Amino acid sequence: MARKTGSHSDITGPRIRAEAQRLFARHGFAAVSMRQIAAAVGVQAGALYLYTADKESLLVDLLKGHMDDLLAAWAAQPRGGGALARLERFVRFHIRFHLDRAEVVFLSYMELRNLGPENFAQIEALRRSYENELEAILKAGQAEGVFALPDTKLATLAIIAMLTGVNTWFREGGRLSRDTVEEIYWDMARKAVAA
Amino acid sequence: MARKTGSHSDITGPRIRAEAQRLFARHGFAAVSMRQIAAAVGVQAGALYLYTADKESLLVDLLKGHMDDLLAAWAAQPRGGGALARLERFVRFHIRFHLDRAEVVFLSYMELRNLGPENFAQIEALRRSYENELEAILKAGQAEGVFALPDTKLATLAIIAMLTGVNTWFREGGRLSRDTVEEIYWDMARKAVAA
DNA sequence: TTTGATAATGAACATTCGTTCAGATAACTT
DNA sequence: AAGTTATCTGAACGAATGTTCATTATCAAA
Repeated sequence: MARKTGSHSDITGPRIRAEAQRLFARHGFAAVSMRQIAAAVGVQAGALYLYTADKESLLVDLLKGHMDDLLAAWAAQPRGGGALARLERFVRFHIRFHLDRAEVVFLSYMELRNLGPENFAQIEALRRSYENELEAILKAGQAEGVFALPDTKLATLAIIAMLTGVNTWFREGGRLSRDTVEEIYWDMARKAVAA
Repeated sequence: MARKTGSHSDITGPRIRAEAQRLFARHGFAAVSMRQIAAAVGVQAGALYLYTADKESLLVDLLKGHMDDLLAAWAAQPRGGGALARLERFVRFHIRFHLDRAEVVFLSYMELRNLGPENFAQIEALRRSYENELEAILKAGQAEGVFALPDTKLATLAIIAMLTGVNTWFREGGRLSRDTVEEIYWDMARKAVAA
């Protein structure tokens, strides 16, 4: 046997990335073998190398793709209004976007250390530019007098950590709906930065 | 060669745990081999099995030991006062304790999935009992009327996520001292739960 | 229908992995 | 000083690792 009936790179490529994401998130990058990914896709290990240079590239593609999606989705959000309205948009957007992508979010926080220095720096820069979006809002609110913060950078990191923390406990169909969670976290975030 | 001069299980045992903690935190549990740990200690791989049943036990010991330390240290803190004073103690304690143990904290958040189900459940129970300490404070404050929270469980998780987030960016000798960080986070936490 | 590009196999590669164990040496006990 | 116990070595085990490659089957174009 060689090429399979109905096989197509437009299909196999995305499936490899999807299965890799799932397995990396579940067991960790180092704990997952190329053969496991191949088996999940329904293919032999050698075939993976038609789609990725090596194992690390597979991870880098997932992480970089995620950060690009995040920044693009945020850029597509409405932009006007005062600092308070913009902060509310950010909080709700962050929770929604991250809950929708629990697997790759998990990866982004856990597997950065498996990257080479150059890849690491690249992802880190993307993350910093996302953080800067929130910090700009906090600075604006500070200037408007609606926020009172001793340190906007720290507040940025504190809020993002708090919001991303939702991913560690939220379960679909649990006690609380996404909307309720959004509401409660927005309430806390608003008060935490309030003047 | 066999037994080394000056060798003692009181020395080698702790050193193995220390090096394992360092390496696991730096590269991830699955990415570190028993031979790497042994080399860091200055011993052959086989010698590790005088001190641990297998690789997973090494991880479990670190994680369980950390949670025990955490709960014991919190239990040793002063206990009286109103909810606000108790919350302040919790916030400052949490930041200090976690900053002092960055490596094992990192491990505790990253490597739970490398545990078997029974070990996982055990660690998870310890963590939940730590969370309950904070939730009790929030409930008391709610009853006193000094806190206003739609959901004390969510607020518990949100605050812990925010506080533990310090570990992801704090660097000794950086722009801010530990005391300043403690101060700023206490300010935000206080406001976030305020009535 | 023939032909060339595409997609996959499956075997092989040198390493490395966690773990075991008989044998050797140092430290402690008497 | 002799005997016992504690500590470690070094080699070995089979299994699994990431990656390469000659070969083959299918698809798309002529």
